[in-house]
Amino acid sequence: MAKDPNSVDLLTDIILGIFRLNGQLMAQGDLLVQPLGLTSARWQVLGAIAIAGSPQTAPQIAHAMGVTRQGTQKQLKLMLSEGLIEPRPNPRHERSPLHALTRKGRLGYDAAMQLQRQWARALAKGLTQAELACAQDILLALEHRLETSMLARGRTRTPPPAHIPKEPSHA
Amino acid sequence: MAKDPNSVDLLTDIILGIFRLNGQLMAQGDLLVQPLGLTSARWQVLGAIAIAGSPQTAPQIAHAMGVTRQGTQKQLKLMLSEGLIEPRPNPRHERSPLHALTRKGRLGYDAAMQLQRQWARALAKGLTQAELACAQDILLALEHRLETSMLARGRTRTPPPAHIPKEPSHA
DNA sequence: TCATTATTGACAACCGGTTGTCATCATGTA
DNA sequence: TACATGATGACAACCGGTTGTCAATAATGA
Repeated sequence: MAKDPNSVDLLTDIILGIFRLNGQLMAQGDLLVQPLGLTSARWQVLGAIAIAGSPQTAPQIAHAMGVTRQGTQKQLKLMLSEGLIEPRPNPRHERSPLHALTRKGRLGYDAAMQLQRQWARALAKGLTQAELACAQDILLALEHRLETSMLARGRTRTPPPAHIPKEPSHA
Repeated sequence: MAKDPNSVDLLTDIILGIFRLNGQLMAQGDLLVQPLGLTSARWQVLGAIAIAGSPQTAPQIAHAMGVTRQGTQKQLKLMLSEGLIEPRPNPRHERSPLHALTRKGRLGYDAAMQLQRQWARALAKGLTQAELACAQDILLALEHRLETSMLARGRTRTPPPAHIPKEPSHA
């Protein structure tokens, strides 16, 4: 056997690198949108609604974010009290409102994306597309293997809300 | 201007991929060591001590893990009560003991590393060293740029404990 | 139609991390 | 030597996420 033994150590290093990078990226993300009165978590919720293109239920947002329904509900409750989103009556479920962006939420999200773009531009400077593409290939490969792998059996964050998606679901 | 505009989008995708991967890896890590009565966090603490090669103070472990002193202290307290580590008197600081692995802690860590190795072996199967090396290059480059970049100004998790490192600090 | 099952929101508890405060130990210096 | 300053541990509060439970609403099927 002995499929190049070094790959394993390399992969381990990559995984540790991903952990460190995740921490740094989260921290910088929070710093980035802090002047806007946002956090990474709230920014992500705004993004889920904005990208969907129409008001969304909590489970829909949770699924889009890849987190649990309850985690999203916590954020939604806070964001409601901050005026970033507002509930709209849901004709399909009277206890589960559709959450829409308020003007404040929309403006915040747009501003955040603006900042993110220029931040990413600076970060990408000097890296070639080929290099980036190569890295992304590996990341996607890892992601795919992790999903379809022994350990992950049956674990999904929040399953897709089945009936609901009659939505265009693009920007 | 216009340094290949696509790099930015690529990089954004990579960042989102890192977020997703981080989540999946943490989850699988927890599952992996769960049969050993460990969690990812505790495993990481054990690793910090094991790799250092000698008992360490809380701030030293925190620095090695890239987290705050207090976060580490929480884990240490729990791990102490679980018999994974034990405090040893510190000749250089009577209120800040050196934390050593107990037999249980050492065995747990070794078993975890064993599992991790075979898990990583399966995950790496079929990926070439060249591909992995390329991915790692990019990750390291990103990490470096993030550290030495405008946003991160002055933010370190826990600074290196200055005086203390007379340690070999290798396995 | 009616009974059963699946979604959903609210709530509480927990985990692992952060920040902040405070008292104590260590260090350096006037 | 004495004092200011820094490092450290304990503690509490918070953040963002998880799990689990419960009641109420939808969806499904006999």
